[in-house]
Amino acid sequence: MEPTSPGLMLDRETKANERPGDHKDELRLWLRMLTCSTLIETEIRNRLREEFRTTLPRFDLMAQLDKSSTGMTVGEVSQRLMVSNGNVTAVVAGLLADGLVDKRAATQDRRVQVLTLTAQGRKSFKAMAERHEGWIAELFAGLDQPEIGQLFRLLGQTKTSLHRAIAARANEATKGAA
Amino acid sequence: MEPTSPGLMLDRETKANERPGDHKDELRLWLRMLTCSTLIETEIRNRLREEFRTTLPRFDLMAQLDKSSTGMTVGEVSQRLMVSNGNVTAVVAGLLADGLVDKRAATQDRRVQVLTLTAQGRKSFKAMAERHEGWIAELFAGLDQPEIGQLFRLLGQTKTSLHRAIAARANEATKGAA
DNA sequence: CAAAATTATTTCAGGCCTAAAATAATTCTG
DNA sequence: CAGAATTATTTTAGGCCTGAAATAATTTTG
Repeated sequence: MEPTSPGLMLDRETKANERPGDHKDELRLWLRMLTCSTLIETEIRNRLREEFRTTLPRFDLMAQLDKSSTGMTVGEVSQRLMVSNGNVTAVVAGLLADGLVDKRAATQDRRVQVLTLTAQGRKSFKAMAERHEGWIAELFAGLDQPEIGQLFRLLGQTKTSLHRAIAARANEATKGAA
Repeated sequence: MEPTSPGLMLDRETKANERPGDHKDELRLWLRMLTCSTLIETEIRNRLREEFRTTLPRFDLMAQLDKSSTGMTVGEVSQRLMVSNGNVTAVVAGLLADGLVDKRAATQDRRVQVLTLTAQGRKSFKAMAERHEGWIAELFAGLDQPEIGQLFRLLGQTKTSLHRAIAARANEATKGAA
């Protein structure tokens, strides 16, 4: 394809420059990642429904509350789960109705609603979490420990890259609006 | 950190056997993967909305149709996108209303609905796809080419592992029902 | 060939999720 | 301290998504 006259040093660079506007590899990577996530998520949803008659959003919300002994506000939960406040309000409504979660206004700042698991909620979550961890292990059983570590590390870099790109874009938008 | 008394050979195995029922690494891996997927998906949703006044499900559906010159059935699309038939029906309804997609019963088998992009749909998709590819490249800009390749390969193994585990489970269920 | 089984799609009820507007409480500021 | 700005949450309107039931067309089978 190319004369290859000077040497090998630029191999990677020339390859990248062959098709300047081409980013098919990134696209294929993203589609594959999405496929993996979707497969896992769908399977976990199915198992939660079949074995525990519950849903993933409810499980995720309870998982957040389980990690905090003192309770969490609606805003904290929505940030952690990367969903809107309104969504947390709605999912919590269901958990309240089932007696799994407790909600009360903070005494000092009555705007804030503090959410905690009830005793029943903690017990229920414990049972689900144990099974859940097993399911995830089953799903990743085809990877050995070094591969898991490597994948974890690469996804860490990906996460950094994403935050960077998203922040850059947000900056652009702010600048434009000013 | 470790006594390292007998030798190095069993290092990995002893480590794995230390806590037999522990699968925290897999769990952490899954949560990190989910974070990455969610970040990308949310960002793409936002950009599609801001720049093209459209949604990700609509974009994804059009992407499938764009790949096929002869059109696709509702069932084929739902399989590819890993969503329910009913969902395809609903999203297609919106695209039909906007004149981006055409739907007609197949002549030989009138149960089957064949979906194709209209000329307007193809044109609209082309513009979005170009931008979309650029966005994905931006988001993954923090990874170099070898890292992208490695991540792609590891996710390939993950995908195989997932299919295997999901099929095994489905088998179990069938056996139980028989 | 007609009834039964299968296949493709749509409809339905209900939960998730969002952005934007509304509400409510607190803090800032003149 | 009162009005203004800020902060936390809820409400609302609307789209996505699912599983299960219903509908419609085709194929199988007795």
